[in-house]
Amino acid sequence: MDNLPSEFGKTPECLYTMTIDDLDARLIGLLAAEPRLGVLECSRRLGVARGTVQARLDRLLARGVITGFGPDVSPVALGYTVTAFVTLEIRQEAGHDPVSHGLARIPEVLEVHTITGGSDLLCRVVARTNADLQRVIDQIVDVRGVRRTSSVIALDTPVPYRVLPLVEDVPRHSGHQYVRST
Amino acid sequence: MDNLPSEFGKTPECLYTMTIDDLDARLIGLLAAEPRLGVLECSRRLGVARGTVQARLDRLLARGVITGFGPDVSPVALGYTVTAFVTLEIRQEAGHDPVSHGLARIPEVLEVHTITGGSDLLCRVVARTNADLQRVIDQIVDVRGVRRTSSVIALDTPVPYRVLPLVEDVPRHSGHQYVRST
DNA sequence: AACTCACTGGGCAGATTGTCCACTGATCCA
DNA sequence: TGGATCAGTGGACAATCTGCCCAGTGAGTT
Repeated sequence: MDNLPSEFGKTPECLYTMTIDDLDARLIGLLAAEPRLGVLECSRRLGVARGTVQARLDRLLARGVITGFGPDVSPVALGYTVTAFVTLEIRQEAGHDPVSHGLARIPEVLEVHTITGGSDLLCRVVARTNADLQRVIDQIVDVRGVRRTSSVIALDTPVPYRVLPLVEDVPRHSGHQYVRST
Repeated sequence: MDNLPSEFGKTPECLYTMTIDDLDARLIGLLAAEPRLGVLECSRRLGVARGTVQARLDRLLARGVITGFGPDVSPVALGYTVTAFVTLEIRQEAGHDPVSHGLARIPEVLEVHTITGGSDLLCRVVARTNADLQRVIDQIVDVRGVRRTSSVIALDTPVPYRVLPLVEDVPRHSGHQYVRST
């Protein structure tokens, strides 16, 4: 509906290699919906030749658009029902790296970002209970270089992590449409 | 090495169904490392019978420990190189739900949580450029019920999202060890 | 002692994979 | 305009894997 965002195309990365076909998007969507689907079955559902699907998949993997088909593990199902976002302030002298490494050694730390703004690091952590969260946070504070932390607990997740809408959006913006030739 | 955390076992959920075997953990790890691996190959690598792997997988899927094998898509590879965390304050009268629904309609919003603390919602968004991020944030602000937003940009991601350390940690804590019988 | 559960090792038909091939259109360029 | 290149088609092949069945064994429970 809306015209292309004016910034579109200003970054070289998104012009050349980083673009996706409508067929690519449909393929990804299909695989997302029914993950352990074979190449042959995909080709049938998409109405294209098997070789095409195979080639597309190879290309998507080679370009890094699809990074893998890892099993998606639910921390909740493992008993880690509490999710929190912890922002850290660190002692700048030490630098980010040693702190990140320290955090990486804590299994409950699922993700770490360096960020702009008042804090230095943002990490997502899980725990079995609120009390258990305290234990995890204590471990975080114990990491050398961490000065102080501040946590917010995620009460609910109305929109769980997803990429599909994005995938389906790209071909639209790029004007790429796959047309079956025969 | 360390004794069980004192809180462990206080939550009923983590006692009964929510536990994982050492074999389960190795299976998940194996699949994570080489995702499109067949059941047969897994059984070979793990040194167990094919039926066992098949049964374990079915069980992990049925219990929701493994939620799927979706293709992992990299937003960066699609040109969305900017990641930001946006916290929202909403007009409480409206409630969270309508806002979440509004946010869900924006493809660049990858994830939404309701949170404790000064703000009401936390969401992860991506954009093609910093300027493009402004466009996305504008869309967020336009969602009915959103009062104000505050964003931090993720400069780097020293620890990308991962669950494996957690998976490998569970059997240790539960004292479950898989021992091959024959 | 009987039972249940999980795992083993084997066998089977049918489907899928990886990998070839020749052929067709579309696009690009000298 | 002719030639080259690229992506896709449709078909073929042997090798492999899948889903499903079975009987037997060991461990833990009741």
